[in-house]
Amino acid sequence: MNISKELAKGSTAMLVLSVLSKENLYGYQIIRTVANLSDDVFQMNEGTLYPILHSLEKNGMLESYWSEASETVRRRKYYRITEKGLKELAKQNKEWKEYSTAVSKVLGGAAHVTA
Amino acid sequence: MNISKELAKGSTAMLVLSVLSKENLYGYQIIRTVANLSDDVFQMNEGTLYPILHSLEKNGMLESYWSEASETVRRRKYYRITEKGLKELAKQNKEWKEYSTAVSKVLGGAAHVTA
DNA sequence: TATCTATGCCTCGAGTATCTATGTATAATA
DNA sequence: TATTATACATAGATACTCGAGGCATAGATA
Repeated sequence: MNISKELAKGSTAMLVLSVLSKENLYGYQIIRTVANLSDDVFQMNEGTLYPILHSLEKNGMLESYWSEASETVRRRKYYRITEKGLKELAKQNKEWKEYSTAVSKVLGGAAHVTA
Repeated sequence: MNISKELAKGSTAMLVLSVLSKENLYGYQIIRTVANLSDDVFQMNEGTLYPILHSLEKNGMLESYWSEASETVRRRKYYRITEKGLKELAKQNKEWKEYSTAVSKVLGGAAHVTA
């Protein structure tokens, strides 16, 4: 991460599940995808991502499979979201909405919406 | 806290600074004010708040003073935000906007705005 | 040729934030 | 009398992320 570090805690797994809900990706690619989508606001460290991926797989949210290496492309470990993972994503998405709405209210109206 | 716990990490100090930027409050009152403003989404524990208040005071963001006890009201420790605290609040406010905007983008558009 | 950068997987110790539990004390309520 | 609300505070446990490091290969650069 980069921005304010502590702010991002707790949302990283949701971001990972979110990008995997659109397509199967491998670890390194997840980092770049999240960075691109967020205009480089989120720059995840590998030391952050890999433990999260392992944890999500262990808990049945993700499944992984290795791609075959070719002459130009080495082996990559792809992740696929499961039904359980999709449900978890929906739940976290809902919590995120509640949370961000609540923060806006405390900050005084639609503070983070304007400007 | 209550909601998703981990999501709230990093934003608590900002919420405290925010309510104190409007009026001076004592600890117990801060908990109730934040709960009210957020429609009970944020239910801070005392064990969370007091260390944050001490830390913010130590870092010059807040100043404190004791109210005199009367027959009906006991002593309360009030907190007042400093100039430095106001600047810090503005900074964190900006970071919050960047962060929440980035999350929305990764989640796929204005996910947390709609519905 | 040697070194650096990018890719791609991984682990571990440290730091930080919050939680739960606990402690102290008083006043009001059931 | 016992519980709840008020009001301050600390301490140990837990959870998430970071920074640093390790391993390996390919391509670019010096």
